[in-house]
Amino acid sequence: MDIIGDNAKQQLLSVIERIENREEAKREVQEDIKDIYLEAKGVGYDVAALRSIVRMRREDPAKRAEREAIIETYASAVGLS
Amino acid sequence: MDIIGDNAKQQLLSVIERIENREEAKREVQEDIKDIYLEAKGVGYDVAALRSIVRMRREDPAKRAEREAIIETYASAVGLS
Amino acid sequence: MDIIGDNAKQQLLSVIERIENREEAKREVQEDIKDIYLEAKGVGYDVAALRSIVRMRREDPAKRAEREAIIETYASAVGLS
Amino acid sequence: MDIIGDNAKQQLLSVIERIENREEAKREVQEDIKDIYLEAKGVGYDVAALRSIVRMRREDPAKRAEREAIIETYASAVGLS
DNA sequence: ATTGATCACACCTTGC
DNA sequence: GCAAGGTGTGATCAAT
Repeated sequence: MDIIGDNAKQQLLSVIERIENREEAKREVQEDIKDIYLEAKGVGYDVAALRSIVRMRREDPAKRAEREAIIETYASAVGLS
Repeated sequence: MDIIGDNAKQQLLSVIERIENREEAKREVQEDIKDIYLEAKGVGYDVAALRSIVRMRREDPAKRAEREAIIETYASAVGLS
Repeated sequence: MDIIGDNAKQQLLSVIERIENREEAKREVQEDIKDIYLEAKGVGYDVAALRSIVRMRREDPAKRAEREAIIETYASAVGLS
Repeated sequence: MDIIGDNAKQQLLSVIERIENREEAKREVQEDIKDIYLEAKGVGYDVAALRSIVRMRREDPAKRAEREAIIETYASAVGLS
C-alpha cells in the first residue's frame, strides 16, 4: 500500500478533474470573446477602444464619475488636458 | 443627426452586448473553479499544490521532462537541491 | 568529475549573482516608489488617481488624444457619458 | 483662481516627479536584468531555467521543501512522475 | 490573526 | 523574432 490510499487518490482525482472540466469551459468562453473582438476588428472597430467601453460599462457609474472627477482635478493641476 | 447613425449605434451595441454576455458566462465559470478549490481546501487540500498539479497536467510531458532536466542540471551546479 | 565542470559552475554562479544583485536594486527602487505613494496618501492624495496621472504622463500625448477620441465616440453611441 | 491653488499644484507636481524619477531608475534596472538574461542566452543558457533557479534561491529552503513534498505527494497519487 | 480584495509582476501567447 | 497584450500568480493592504 502506498502513502495514500485508493480512496484518497480517487477523491483527489475527482477534485482535479472537476477543475479541469471547468477550465476547459473557461477556455471555450475566452475563445468566444476573442472571436467576437476579432470579428469586430474585421468590420473596422478599434479593439482597444471596445475593451475600454466594456470595462466602463462594468463599473458602477457613481464610482466611475467620482474617480474620473479626481483624476480630472489632478490632470488639470499638472496641465494634462 | 449625430456623428454616427442609428444603424451604427445598434451594430456597436450588438457587439458590446455579445461580449458582455460571454463575459458573464466567464465570470460564472471562474466562480465555479474558485468554489471547487475552496471546497477542496475545506477538506484539507493544499490549494497552491493543487494548482501546481493542474498546471503540470496541462503541460506536454516531454516538454516538462526536458525543462525539469535543465533546471536540475543548473540546480546541482549551484548547490540547490 | 561532475556533469558540468568547475569553470561552468563558476560561470553560472556569476550570471546568477549578477542578476540577484540587480534584483536587489530593483526591490529597493520599488520600495521607494511604494513609500512615495504611501506618503502622498498620508497627506490626502488618492493613490489610484495618482497612478492614473503618472500613467497618462508616460503616454505619448498624440496617441492618448487619438485613443480617447475613439473611446468617446463609442461611449456617446452607447450612452456612456 | 482655479479649483486648487498654486501651492497645491506644486505639491502635486513634486509628488509626481519624485515617482517618475524612481520609475525611470526602475526601468533602467529592469533593462539591466533583461540584458544579463539575453547575454546568458547568447552563450547558451536556457533563460526560463535560469529564472527558475533565481526564483528558487529567493525562496526560504524550508518552505520550498515543504511545498515540493506536498506537490510530490499529490503528483504520485495521480500518476504524475 | 485570518481572510478577502486589490494590485503589480512575470509569464506566455498572439500579432506584426 | 520581437513587441505588446492578456492572463495567472504572488504580494500587499484593509477589514473583521
